[in-house]
Amino acid sequence: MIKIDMLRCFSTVAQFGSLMEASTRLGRTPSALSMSLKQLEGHLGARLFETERKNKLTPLGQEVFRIAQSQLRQFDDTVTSIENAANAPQGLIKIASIPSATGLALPQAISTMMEQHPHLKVELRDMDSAMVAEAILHGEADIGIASGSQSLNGVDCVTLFEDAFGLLCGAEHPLAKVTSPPTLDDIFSYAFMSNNLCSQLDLDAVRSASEGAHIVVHNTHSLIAMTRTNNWVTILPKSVARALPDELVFRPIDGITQRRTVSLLLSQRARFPNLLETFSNLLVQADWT
Amino acid sequence: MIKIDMLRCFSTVAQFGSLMEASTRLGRTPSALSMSLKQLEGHLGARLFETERKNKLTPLGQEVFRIAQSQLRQFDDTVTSIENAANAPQGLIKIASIPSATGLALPQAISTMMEQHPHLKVELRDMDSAMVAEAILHGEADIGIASGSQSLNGVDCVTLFEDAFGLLCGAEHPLAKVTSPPTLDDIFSYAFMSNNLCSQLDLDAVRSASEGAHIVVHNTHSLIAMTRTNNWVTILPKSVARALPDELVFRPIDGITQRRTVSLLLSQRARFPNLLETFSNLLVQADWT
DNA sequence: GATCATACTTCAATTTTTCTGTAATTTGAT
DNA sequence: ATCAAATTACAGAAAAATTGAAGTATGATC
Repeated sequence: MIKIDMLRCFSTVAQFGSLMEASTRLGRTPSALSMSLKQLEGHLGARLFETERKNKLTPLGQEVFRIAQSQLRQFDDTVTSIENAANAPQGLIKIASIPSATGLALPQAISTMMEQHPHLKVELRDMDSAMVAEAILHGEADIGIASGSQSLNGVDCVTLFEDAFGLLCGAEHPLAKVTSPPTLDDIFSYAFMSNNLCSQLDLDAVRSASEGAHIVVHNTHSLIAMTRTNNWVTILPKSVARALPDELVFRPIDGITQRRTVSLLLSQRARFPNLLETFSNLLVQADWT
Repeated sequence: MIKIDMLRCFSTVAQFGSLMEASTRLGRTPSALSMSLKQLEGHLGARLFETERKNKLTPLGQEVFRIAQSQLRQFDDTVTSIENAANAPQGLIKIASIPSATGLALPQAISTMMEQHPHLKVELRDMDSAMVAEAILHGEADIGIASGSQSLNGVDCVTLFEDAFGLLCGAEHPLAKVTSPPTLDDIFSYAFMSNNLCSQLDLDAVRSASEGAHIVVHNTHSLIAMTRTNNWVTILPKSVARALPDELVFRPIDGITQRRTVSLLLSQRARFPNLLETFSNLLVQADWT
């Protein structure tokens, strides 16, 4: 029978490439770990490590390592969630939000909320819009912030704010120096990085440029690092491009009127409906610009 | 320390509302379960059941039940995946696919593949397009079928087929009886059901009708059941509407030229690249219409 | 509201599993 | 080839889970 502890043991040993290192990390003796590993390999009927020194994984070992890592993260999350739920008899709000909103009015709203309700516990998770919707449907979150306006069963949806798309480029990039706002054609004549957010723009020109892009960057920090080199440019919603370092410039784009709407999703089956209502009012009234 | 077994115990007892029933189901004695529950409640510092008879959960209990259920499903999945990986030293292909492709050439291709490679193991999962992409990126799948053409790091993408959108309605519905193909306006003058797939149509008219729709149906079987009443109609890609019962009709829509492209996604870091290539050739050459 | 059958809890003994510490063996690097 | 470090084996110890029997609460029925 495979147990969480076996996976944790394997995972740690795989990570450090040594029983000893892993054993101090886990607070067990090397022999205990060795036996756990032996048991796991026995159960699977295959080796997980190439050599007896545990510093090289077999292909199967790599596969199991990947699976185990993700299971462990997930399990630890579960435990935290359960413990949060238990330690919050006075109120708990589970928030799921897209990363860009986490950088806006959300922290202020949470802080105000916690002042007013000293016993309130808050659980906050970043994810993309589709996962926010899923999380609320599955009861993993009570309230969510996502882009687009979704109509889901048992979920209320209000628009929070709208967001214009624009160009992100380095301050030394040619597009930063043109006086009038650049057009899409101007932009696509330079090396263009695609990202998850610009695919929300329903324009064929953007879609084909995204597909033709040689680089797709999935996370904002990388995007900023890449842009800083002045070699690439990208298109983003404005709220994502806040608090930029000096070497970066965000500019409107000539001919783009489409905006991204960001909405508040409210579960109708939350455990603390009153708190949720207070909180949602705070969010709706907050300054999101 | 919370363990999987504790969650399984709690979950089963919560499900059956009785220690005895759960105990036979799990093959343990009632007292063992009782002690496990006591330990869990002790760890959380709160009650999970309203009374000592285990047939009523506290609000916290309900929350923990939901979390535990999903964790258990996830954990069992993990175990299966690991065991699959270990039991397939000769070859394993992990497929992630949108449900509509599962009903098309995929079964045939898998069957051909397994004839040619008697030791081959296959893992097949249904999910929506976004999750297919995620699964491949995370190494949970080697090959995927998804709508749209995504460009992802370390993933090859080829178009498999294209799919026209059309109207799905009951055979007795007025729209089934008009001679010429109905327009969008015709359709939206009747009660319209929204679904996840029609949101892939980039048309404002469809978007606003979806948002205004009083019903959103997330799964094809329900969609068919609803349509059969002749009270509602919906818009779908053609391949989803195959093998319809007689009482249903699928019709082209006047003025809709946009098609849904369905693509094959291939991980470049699969464990058995040769098998994957053979399989992907099969899929590309298959008859998808 | 008293009674009864059923279901849950507790307790101590037992079994199973897991962990430790030392000694012996293996391994990879020099 | 040799050595130092790391891993395994083994047996005893500790911890945890399980059991069965006895006690106690519950709610259904009259």
